[in-house]
Amino acid sequence: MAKDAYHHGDLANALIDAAMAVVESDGADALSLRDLAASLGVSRAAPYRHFVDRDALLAAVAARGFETLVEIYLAADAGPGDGPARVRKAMRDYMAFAWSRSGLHRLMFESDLLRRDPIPPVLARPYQRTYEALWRTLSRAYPDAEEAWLKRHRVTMLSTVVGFLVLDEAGRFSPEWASPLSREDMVEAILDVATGTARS
Amino acid sequence: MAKDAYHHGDLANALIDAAMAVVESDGADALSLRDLAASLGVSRAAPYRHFVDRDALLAAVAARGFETLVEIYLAADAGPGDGPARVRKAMRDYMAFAWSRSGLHRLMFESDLLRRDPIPPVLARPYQRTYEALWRTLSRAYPDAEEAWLKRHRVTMLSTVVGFLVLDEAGRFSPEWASPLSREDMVEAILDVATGTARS
DNA sequence: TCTCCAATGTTGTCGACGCTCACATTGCAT
DNA sequence: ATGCAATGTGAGCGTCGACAACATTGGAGA
Repeated sequence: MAKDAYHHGDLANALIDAAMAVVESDGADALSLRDLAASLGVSRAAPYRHFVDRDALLAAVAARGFETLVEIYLAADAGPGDGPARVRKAMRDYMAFAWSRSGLHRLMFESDLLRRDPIPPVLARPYQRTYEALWRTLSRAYPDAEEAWLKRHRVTMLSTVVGFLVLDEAGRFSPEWASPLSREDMVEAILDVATGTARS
Repeated sequence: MAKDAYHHGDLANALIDAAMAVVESDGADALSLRDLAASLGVSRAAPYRHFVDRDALLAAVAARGFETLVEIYLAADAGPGDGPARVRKAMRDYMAFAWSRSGLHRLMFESDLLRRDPIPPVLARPYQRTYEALWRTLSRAYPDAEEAWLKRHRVTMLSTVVGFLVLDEAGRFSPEWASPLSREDMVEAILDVATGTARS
C-alpha cells in the first residue's frame, strides 16, 4: 500500500496486460493510451516512461502472442502421433488459438508492426522463435525431404491456414456463403490442403 | 472556371480519387480527411456533405477495388484455355492486382469495413459481384463437380491465395527466409496448391 | 424571367488523442 | 545518510474526426 502512492510497482507489465485485454476484446485500433493509464490509476504521461510510443506497447502485446504460439507449436511437436499427424495438430491448434483470440491474432498478422524496418526489437526474437519451432516440427516430420520441398511446403501450408483465418475473421465464411459446408468441414478441408493430404 | 469559386463540381469522385491515391501509396491509416480537403482546395467540412464519415469514404474506395477485381475475374473467364487454366489465370491475375496495389488490397481484405453489420451499402454489391464472378469461373471450369466439392474448393483456393498475399505483404517471405525459392517458385507453388494441381 | 429551395461549401468549435516538457517523488546504491 | 537514476505528474501543443450554424449557388417551377 505504501508504494502505491506514487510508484506503481510494475507498470510496464500492467500496461501490457491491460492492453492485451483491450486488443482481444475490441481490437488494436480501439487501444487508447489515455484510457489505459486512467484504468490503471496513473497519469497520462506515465506509460511513456515504459514504452516510447503506442506502437511499442502494441509490439509488446504482439510479442506475447508469438510466445504463446511458440508454446503451441512445441506442444504439438512433443505430442503423440507420427510426424505428419503432429504437423496437422500444430496447424489445428494454431487455428484454435487464432479463433479464441482473434483481436490478438489480427494484431500479430495484419498490423504494420512486422512491416517496419527494422522490426521492433521486442518482437524480433519471439517472431523468429515461432518460425523456428514450426520449422523444427516440419523437418522432423519429413526427415528425408529436400530443403526446397520443405520450404515450399512451409510457404503453402502457412498461406492456406493464415488465409482461411484472415477470411474467416473478416466474416467471409458465413453459413449461407459456405452452405452446405459446416465450419468443421471447412477446417478439415483446409487442414487437408495445408498438410498436403487433400483428396482429389 | 466560374463554378469553381464555390461549388467544386464533382467533389465526391474527386475525394474518392484522391483517397485512392493515399490508400495505395501510404495505406488507409494514413488517410486524413482534413489533408484530403486541403489538397482539393476545399474546406475541412466539405467532405462530410458527400460521406457521412471517414469510413464511408474508405468504403467507397474499397468498392472500386472490388469492381476492379470483378473485371479481372471476368476477363480471365473470357480468356483462352480450358476451365482449370482459366481458374489459374484468374488467381494469377488477382495476385498481380494485389501486388501492384497492396494498400488497396489491404483495405479490401484486412480492414474492419466488411466486418460491420450491416456491410456498408456501397460495398455490398461490388463485394457480392466479386464472388459471383469467381463462382461462375469455378463452376464453368468444373461443370460436373458436386456443389459441396465446388464450395470446398472455393474455400481452400481463396484461403491459399489470400494467405500468401497477406503474409507476403507483411514481409514474411523475404529472400533469406524463402531461400532457395525465388518469388516465382513460390507463386507457382501457391497456384499449384490453390488450384489443386500440386505435385506431391 | 424571377424566385425560392435543395444541394453544396465555409467558419467556428468541441472533445479525444498521441506525444513532449519541466518538475516532483521515490527507492536504491554508495 | 545521501545523491542519483528511475518513475510518476500536470500542463500544454498540434492533429484529427465530427458537428452546428451560416453562406453561396444553380436549377426547377411560377
